[in-house]
Amino acid sequence: MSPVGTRPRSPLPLRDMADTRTLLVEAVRRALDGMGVDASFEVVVERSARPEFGDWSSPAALGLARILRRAPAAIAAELTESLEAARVSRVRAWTVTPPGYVNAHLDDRTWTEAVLGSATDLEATGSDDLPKDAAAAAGKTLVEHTATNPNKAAHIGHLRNACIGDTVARVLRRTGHTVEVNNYIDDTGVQVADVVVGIRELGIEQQPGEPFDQYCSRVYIAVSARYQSDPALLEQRRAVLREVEEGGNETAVFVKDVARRIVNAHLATMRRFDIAYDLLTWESDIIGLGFWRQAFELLRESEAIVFVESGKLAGCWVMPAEGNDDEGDDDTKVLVKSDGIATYTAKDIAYQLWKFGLLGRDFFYVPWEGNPTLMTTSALPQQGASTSHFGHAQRVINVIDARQAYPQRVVQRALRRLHHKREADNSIHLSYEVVALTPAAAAELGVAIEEGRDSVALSGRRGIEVRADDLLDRAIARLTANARDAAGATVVAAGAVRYYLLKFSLNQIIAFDFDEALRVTGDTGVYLQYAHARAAGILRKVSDDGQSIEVPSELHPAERELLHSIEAYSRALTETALALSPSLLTTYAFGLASAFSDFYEHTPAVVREEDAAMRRYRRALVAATRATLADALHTLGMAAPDQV
RNA sequence: GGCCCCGUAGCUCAGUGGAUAGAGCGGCGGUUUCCUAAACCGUGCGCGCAGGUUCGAUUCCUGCCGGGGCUACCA
Repeated sequence: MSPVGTRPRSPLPLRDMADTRTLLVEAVRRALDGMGVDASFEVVVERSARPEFGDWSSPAALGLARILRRAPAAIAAELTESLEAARVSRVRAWTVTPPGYVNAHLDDRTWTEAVLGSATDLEATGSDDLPKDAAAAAGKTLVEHTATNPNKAAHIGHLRNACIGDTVARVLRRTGHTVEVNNYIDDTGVQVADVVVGIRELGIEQQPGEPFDQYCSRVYIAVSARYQSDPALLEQRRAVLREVEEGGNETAVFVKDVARRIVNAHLATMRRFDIAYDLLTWESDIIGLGFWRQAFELLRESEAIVFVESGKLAGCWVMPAEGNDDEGDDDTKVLVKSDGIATYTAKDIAYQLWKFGLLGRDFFYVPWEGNPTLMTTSALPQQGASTSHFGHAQRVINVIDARQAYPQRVVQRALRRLHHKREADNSIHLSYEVVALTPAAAAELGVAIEEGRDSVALSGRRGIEVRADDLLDRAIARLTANARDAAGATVVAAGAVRYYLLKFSLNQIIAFDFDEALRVTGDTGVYLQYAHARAAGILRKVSDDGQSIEVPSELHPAERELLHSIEAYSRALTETALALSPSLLTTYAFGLASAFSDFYEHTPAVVREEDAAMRRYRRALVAATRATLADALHTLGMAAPDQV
C-alpha cells in the first residue's frame, strides 16, 4: 500500500484549481461581452477534435451566426482578434478553422507549470484546507446503501449496490460534502422469517466450518422450495412475522440473533472491499420505538392515507394515487395490511422522515459489537444516549435497484403529502440496474437458461447467484500467481472486482461474465493499479532533488495528453459528484492510466535521463500522475499500491 | 394497458447538440540488450427504424420495432 493510501482523504483545494478550460470559457465570455453578445448565450469550450486544431476549441461562432446575422468565419475572426488583444494567460496562439471554430493553442511552459502545481497541491492538501464551494454549505447528505436482507450470504448484486453507495459517499466527501452512511437492516421482513422457519422446521444442520451466512443461504433455498410442495408452511411464516411485529417474545429474539449473525457476515464481506458504514439502522427499532406509529398519525392527520371500507383492499390503510384523480387502483399503495401489519414501504416512510429529522423522534445509539467506528441504532434507552449527530440530513440518497422505483416514489409522495416539499425534492432514489448472468456464467453455475432469453436474473431464493466472497476469492487466486505477496494479491483483487462493478453506467444491466470480471488485462482495475505501481517505481528510482522545475518549451504529444488528463481530474470529480455516477470516474481513471502507459512506452526512460533539468521536469510529471491516479483510485475505494 | 430502463464494432460497453463516433475483449500480425510485457503498436466503412426541431442530431422531441423491469394486503 502506498503511504498515501493511509492518509485520510480531504476535500480538493478548489480555490486554486482554476483549470485551463474554465479560464478559456471566461476569456471567451469576456470577448463576447465586448461584442455585445447576450450573457444568456452559453459558451462551450471543449478539447480540440484533432491535435493540429489546437488544445481547446469553441464552436461559439457557429451558434452566434444566426443571432448576429453574420457568417461564422467572420464572427470567429473578430472573436479571435479580441482574444488575442486580451492576452489570455496560458494561451500561445488563437486560430480559426472552418466552418468557424476558434482554437486555443496553449503555451506549454506556463500551462504545464500550472497543471503540475495543482497536482502537487493535490498531494499536499491538508485536512484544514476546506473548499469554499456551495457543496459544503449544502448541509449533510445521508447515503443509505447495501441494505442486504439479513438472511443469506451477499452476492454480486448486493455488492454492486455497496460499491456504488460507498463510492458515491467517497466522491461526495472528496468534493467537500458532509456525508453520513447508513446500512438499513430489514430484520422484520419476510426473507429473514423464511430462514427462521427453515431452521426450525426443516432440520437442516450447519456443516462444520460452514460460514453462518452460507448456511442460511442453503436454508433459504430449501424453505423456498418447500413452500411449493407444502403451502401449510406459509402459516409458520405468518406466525413468525406476527411475533416479530409484536416483539418481546422468544421468536423475536431468535430472529434478531439470526439477523445479527448475518449482519456480521455481511460487514466482514464488505470490509474486504474497504466498504464501511457510520450507522446500522434496524427496522425492528423503527417498529419498536414507535416510528411507524408516529408516521402513521402524521399521515392520517394530513389525510395522506385513508382507510378502505370496501372492495378488494377492504380493511387496509392506503395512500391513494397522486392528485386524487381517477388513475385507478394501479397507483394505490397499501401501507397497512388488513391484518394490521405495516408494509415495508410504510416503515421506509417512517425511516425517511427520520433521515430528515422530521419525525420528532430518535433512536438510541450504541457501538456495534464493540466496534469503535460503527454505531448501531437501539430501542433500549439504558444502553445509550438519545442525543446524536445522526440523521437530520438536508439531502438523502437511497441506493436501491431500479425495480424499487415505484415504492421509492411512494416514499417521496408521502413527504409531499405531509407538506415537506423541500425534503421530497431532496429525496434521491439513486437507481441502478441489476446484475444478471450471461449464458456462459449461467452454464458455469449449472443454471439452465430460459428459452428465448439471453441472460439469467440472480435469485438468492433459487440459489442462482455468485457470492461476493467467492468472486473475490477467485480473483485473488487468479492474481496470486503474478503477485509479489498474498496481501498484494488481495488488495489488487478487491480493487479489480470493485472496478468491474463500478465501470458500467448505473442504468445498464451488468451482464456478469466470469472471464470478464476476472480478467487482468485491458480496461480493468488491475490495469489502473499497475499503472500506479509503474509510476511509483520510477519515483523510487529518481529522487526529488528539490530544485525548481523548468518546463521545456515543447512537449512530446504523449506528455501533452498526459497533462490534459491530469488537469481533467478536478472536473471529472465534480461531475461525478453532481451526476452521482461512479462510472464517470472509472472512465476518467482508465483514461489517465492509458495516457500514462502511452507516456511510459513512447518517451525515453525517465531513470536514464541524463540532463538534470529534464529529469527533474519529467519526474515531476510522473509524480503528478501518481498523485492524481492515487487520489482517483482511493476515491473509487481502490488501493494504490506502489508495487504489484 | 400504464410507467421506467436498454438498443452504438463479432462480444461487453464508453461517449457527445459540434469538426473524421471511441475503448476493452476476441481474431490476425508485430514489439522485450530500454523506468515492471498485468504493457505497447498495427489491423474495424457500427449509432434499431421513420419523421421532426436545429446552422449542425448518434445525442433533444414524437411515433414505431426489438429486449428487460415495475405495476402484490412481498421486500
